[in-house]
Formats: sequence, C-alpha cells, structure tokens
Amino acid sequence: MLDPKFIRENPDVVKAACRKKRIDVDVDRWLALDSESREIKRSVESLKAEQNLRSKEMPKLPPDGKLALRGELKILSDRVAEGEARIKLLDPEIDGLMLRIPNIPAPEVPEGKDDTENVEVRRVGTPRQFTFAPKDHVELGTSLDLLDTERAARIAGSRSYFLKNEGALLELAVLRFALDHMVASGFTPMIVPHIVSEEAMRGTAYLPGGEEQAYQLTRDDGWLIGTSEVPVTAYRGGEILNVAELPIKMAGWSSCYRREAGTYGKDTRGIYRIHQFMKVEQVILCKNDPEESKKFHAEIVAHAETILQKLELPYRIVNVCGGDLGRPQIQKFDIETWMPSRQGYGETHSASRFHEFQARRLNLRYRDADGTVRFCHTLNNTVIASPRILIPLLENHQNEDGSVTIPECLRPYMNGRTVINGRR
RNA sequence: GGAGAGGUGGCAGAGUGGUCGAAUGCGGCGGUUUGCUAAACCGUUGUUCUGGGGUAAUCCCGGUACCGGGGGUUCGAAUCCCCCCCUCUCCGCCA
Repeated sequence: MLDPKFIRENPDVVKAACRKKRIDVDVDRWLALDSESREIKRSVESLKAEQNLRSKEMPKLPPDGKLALRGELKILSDRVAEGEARIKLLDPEIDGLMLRIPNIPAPEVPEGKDDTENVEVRRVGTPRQFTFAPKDHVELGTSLDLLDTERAARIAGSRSYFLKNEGALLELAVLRFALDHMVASGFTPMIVPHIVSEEAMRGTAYLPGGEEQAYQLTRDDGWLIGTSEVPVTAYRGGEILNVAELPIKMAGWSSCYRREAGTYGKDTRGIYRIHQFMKVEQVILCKNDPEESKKFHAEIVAHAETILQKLELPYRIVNVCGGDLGRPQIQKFDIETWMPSRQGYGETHSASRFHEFQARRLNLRYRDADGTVRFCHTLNNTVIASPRILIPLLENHQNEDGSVTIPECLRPYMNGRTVINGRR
C-alpha cells in the first residue's frame, strides 16, 4: 500500500507505475472517491465535536432541560449518522482500489512487458560441457531411485512427487546447509505456521490478486502459505518496534503450497513446477531508508549467490522488468540457475525490495531515534527452494556412469557421502 | 466437540451509561539527590485521522477516533444487547 498522501500529490507518478507494471487500476476513480470521503469525514468530525461539547451539559441540566437538549442533539446525531452512512458506502470501494494500486518501481527497473524482457545483470560460473549425453533430473532421479513422480500422480495428482533415499536426504541436506549459512550470517531461524489468516495474506500483498495461486481453506478460515515470507514478514505486524531492534533478519523454513493454476502444459516434466515444496526464505525488516533497503537487497542477493557458489552451480542474475514485476515490489532480482535439461537458466531465487508497501499493510512500524513513528522497509529473497534446486544439483553434478557427485558443502549433511550411485 | 472463565494503555490491574484516553502499581523516559550505582523524591509517558501555526528537523495548539473485531440500543457506550474471533481451565478425542 502506498501513502495516500503520496497518491494525492503524485497521481501521475502512480499512473506511470501502473503502466510500467502493466497493472490496470482506476487511479482517478480512487482520487475522486477519496476526496469525497475526506470531505464528508471532515464535516462529520466537526458535527461530532459539537455533539460532544453540548452533551457535556446534559448531566447538569434539570429534567425539562434535558428533554429539550435531547431534541437538539437528536438532530445533530441524525446528521452524523447520515454522513457516516455515506462514508460506509464509499470506503469499501476506496480501500478495494487502494489494495490494487501498485508500488512505484525503481527507475533502474527496465521497461518491458514480460519475463522475456528481463535484463541480465551478470553471469557467474560456466555451464558445464558434457563429454557424454547427460541425463535430465527425472532420468537420474528414477535410475538412482531418488524420485518418483509417476506413483505420486496416482496418489496426489499432477505436479506431485515422492523423494526417496538420497533424494530425500539430499533435500534435507541442502535446506539445512542453506539455513545454517543464514544463521551464521545473523538471521534468526524460524519455523512458521503454514496456514495463515487472510490478514497476513493481504498484509504481504498476496491478496487481493493472488487468489488463483493460493490454496484457501474451505471448512475453516485460512490460506496455505505459498512462502514463509507471509508469516515471517507478518510476524511483528501491528507492532511499533524499537529502532535499536532493526534490522531484523529472519530465515523462515516451511513447506510452500501453490495451485499453479493456468500453467497447464507448462513445465510438466519432473519437479520444476509442483504444488508443494520446501523453502528457506530470508526476510529483512529495516529502517525507512531507501539506501539502507538497497544495501540489504544487495546483501540478500549475496547470500543466495554464496550458497549457489558453494553448491558449485552456474547462475545468472536478471533485473526483472516492469511488466514481470509484481504489484508490491520496488525492484526484483531473479536468480536463475543453470539447468542442463532446459539448456538454459531456470529461476531458483527471487529477491525483492518493497520499501514500506508491505509494512503499511501490516501496520509494521518502529520508533525512530527522534521519536517519530515510521513504517519499516521489508525485503526478502529465497535462500534455497527444494526440490527445484535438486534439478541443477543432480544434472550439473552427474557423472558418465550415471552417478551424481555430492558437492563438498553438502557432504557433512549427507553423512560424509561423496557420491550418489544407487548402491546402499 | 462439550462445559465454564476471560479479553482494558509496554505489562499488571480498576472502572457497569455522561465530568473516562481511561484510577492505581510496575516498567520506560527526563530531572533532583549521590563520589558512582542503587534507593528515595518530583515530573512525564500511546496511536489514528483531521484543522491551524512553526522548523533544517524533532515540535506546538485545537478537534476526531481507538478499551479483541463487527453490528445494534441511546442525545450519549469501555460500560447495555446481538454476532464473530481469540485466550485460559476442565471433560472428550487425538499426533
């Protein structure tokens, strides 16, 4: 959510943001309704002031005086009710529009309609030249008995999987390795609720708009999280933090659930696009300072890069263009890891900065050194998401004999094993 | 799932229709005292929106709303009524 004052004072900037992000919201409608509602609120407020003032006389009056005053106050009260009825009519539409008005993208966000126009920032590592015909992760996973998607489809439907044997262990290893890196970097590890309230979903800006992507509970209230960003960012919502607590750095661990509606026929092979996965997510709450936000954005990108480098995986970073940027982000860098079976880079990480967009919705504030209450800035990035990361891990590290070498950083988490070869 | 109790400021805890943004205590902040610390004493102590004034900024004056959330009764609601949510205790079921 943007500062309403900002929208009133900079409608053209807001409209330009809508255009750059390819988001259709009637900003003028919001401006008109907002101005009408505010005018009514001002008049209701002054009526209430009068009402309160005159009501103070009431207890002191004799019975007949009370009766007369009641008559007068009733008129005031009716006018207040009238105004409030108008407001009650206007405000839901104002709020509804407000939730759809996007955050302003940074100037350095490239112009573009969709992910094909994202701009590569840099590449790190060189995709391996195979001297044999490499298998894809499904072939590797099946032949080494790490993965079963066929039976999963029978048990759980499409976009499901079983991880088995070293596949299961490898997932836990890579997650734990990633989490340990974050803890060593000063992040608080968090195991979080997977079912959250609608408020938490709205607060992190997944709603409205993300209804199609998220699983909603029907018997009870609640939504399954698509990322631990939701509970972790919302964790301190509604609070006024002490500035000394900032920055707050947290690493959320959770399963993630995504409906993947509208993706039929896309990425159907293997475990690239699935309904449920595990993720460690890094979240930072910091001061309301664009420079600081930007610094932490670089930091969370760097954490992800370090992990990919230790996993010995080539990757590239792209600056996500306006049309591919979500409503709440100021800027987003996607990290894409080399996946031999795709003969290309596939998204494995997504690092966003939001400024106060989420914090406003979550009412997440802090008291600055000068006593002023301000909204925090929020940021987040993937640390590792599995099993998607198993795709490059298995494919890049495969050997001609069909085995897979375990990168050194994961061996301590795999009981010292160096290779997955199906023998156990 | 059944029965009961309760949700008030950072915390504890009064307040059952008007003078209540709310007693009191603790905590926090400022000060006095002190060689320092503690104690004691004095003062202060939230947020929202809004009108006006002022600054580099903190700010000042007025109004409004906020006592779990929503609705209602009333001239007027923390206080009365209805619905919902949450917490606690006991019972049942159960990983």
